[in-house]
Amino acid sequence: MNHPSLPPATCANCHWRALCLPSGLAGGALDEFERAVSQRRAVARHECVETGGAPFGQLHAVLSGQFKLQRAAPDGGVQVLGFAMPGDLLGLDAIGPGRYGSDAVALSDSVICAIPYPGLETLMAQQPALARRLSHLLSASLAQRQEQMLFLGNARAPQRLARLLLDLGGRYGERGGSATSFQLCMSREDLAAYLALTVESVSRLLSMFKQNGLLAVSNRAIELRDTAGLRAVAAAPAYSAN
Amino acid sequence: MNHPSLPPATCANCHWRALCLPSGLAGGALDEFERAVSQRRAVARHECVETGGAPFGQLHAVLSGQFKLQRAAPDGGVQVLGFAMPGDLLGLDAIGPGRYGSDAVALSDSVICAIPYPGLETLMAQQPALARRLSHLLSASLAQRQEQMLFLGNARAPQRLARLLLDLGGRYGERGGSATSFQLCMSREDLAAYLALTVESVSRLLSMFKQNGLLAVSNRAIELRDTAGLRAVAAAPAYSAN
DNA sequence: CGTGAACTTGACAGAATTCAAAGTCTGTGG
DNA sequence: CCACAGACTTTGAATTCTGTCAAGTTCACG
Repeated sequence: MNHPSLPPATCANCHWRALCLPSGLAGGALDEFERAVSQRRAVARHECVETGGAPFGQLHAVLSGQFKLQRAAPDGGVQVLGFAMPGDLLGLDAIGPGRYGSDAVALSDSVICAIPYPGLETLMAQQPALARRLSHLLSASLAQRQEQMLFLGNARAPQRLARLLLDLGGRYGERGGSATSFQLCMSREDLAAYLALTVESVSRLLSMFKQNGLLAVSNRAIELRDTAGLRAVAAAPAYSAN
Repeated sequence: MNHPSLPPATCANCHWRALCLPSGLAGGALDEFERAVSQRRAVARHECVETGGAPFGQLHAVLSGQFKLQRAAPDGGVQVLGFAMPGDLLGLDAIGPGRYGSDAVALSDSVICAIPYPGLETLMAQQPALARRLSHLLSASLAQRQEQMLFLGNARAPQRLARLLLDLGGRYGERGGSATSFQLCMSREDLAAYLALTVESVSRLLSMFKQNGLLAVSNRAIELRDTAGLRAVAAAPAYSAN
């Protein structure tokens, strides 16, 4: 539960600049962005960076670590909307409503960059390029959420899990890790809540995948052994390999 | 299949101004918006206003009529992402990717307002209020899509259908119609594709609702007789009234 | 170590799809 | 105006999938 020490990074030398808001900003504008709106902060595991229902004040960029976005379901359970990794922006869905739509909970000790929104709005009024950038990010998130919605609505359980594993692997790969061998930060319960399945189903499916030689799994360590096979499962209309 | 005649409306006297992009714009700015970016157009039933995969060029505001947003599923079927009614904006998810994410097909003869995006961007650079408005609309759409995703992922079939009917009714009500008695513009197949169910399930559920006195249905005419009961079904963790 | 949480596995029940068939509506052409 | 063909809708029976309940196992932390 220790707070990791803050890195001395600035936007100019941030690994994730290309993914973040000030992408494409010139040197002077970048400095101004950083002075006006960017504040680094360490976050301990299990700590909540944004709270669903709380008034919206700032966006958050993930610099390191991992987060889950969740909220209480009407029936008492918990729904997980997604997982955020370094380079991802949190809170985009709060700008319009004025309140955060979900809790952002750290799955590991992390570092984030807080971006107060009033300052960002002021800056965007002076720098249309920044406003364009935000519009593109918002729109891209919207498109991505639609993908997610369609997939979770239509796919069967094995397809969902296979896709999530491939997605996570791909994101680790993009960030300099291994796309086929990684450590899950989240519990089976979190996986199940994201996939709209039960914990038992997730466990069963992992065992089935393992038995079929698609992957190796030991606790939270995952190794994707047959990504082609997993892609086939993810794309299949049904799954019937026992 | 006739093209309806164009109404002589302008943004200034448009019924849906409050929902649309130029909401809150002052008189002069509103004129400028209208001159620069707004173009009215009639659309016949079954006509496609936006095509998934085609390069993004303009947003579309629905003035009258109704649309479905759909796209081809990998397995050959069709997925319906949502239904658009007067006052709704189409194409918001295309700004970031640069391509439309789905087909927008008219379910009835309709009138739309095309808003070329390059002109809008130019105007937004001069009028930060317009840029803020777009950001809020985008963010609100994102939040709404998340709601939809969670609901479709977690709810059972009867809940989904009940919710859709209440939602459609509510939207008709907001637009001056009856919230409890209306004509569906879409086929059972469209309903099923939206709810991620089969046509048979939709049909069965409608029959069940009818038998339970929750609604009356004759072809595409719907009358919600017991909205409280429907809300109960929509909220219930399970449904067991045979 | 030991205790509690997390995870796995099995048997059963309920839900939704699939397959199959009958019935109804729409609009197109005679 | 009516008849007909094709699309749309409803209903039934059997199958498959996933959740529920229950028990046992492993893991992590004190």
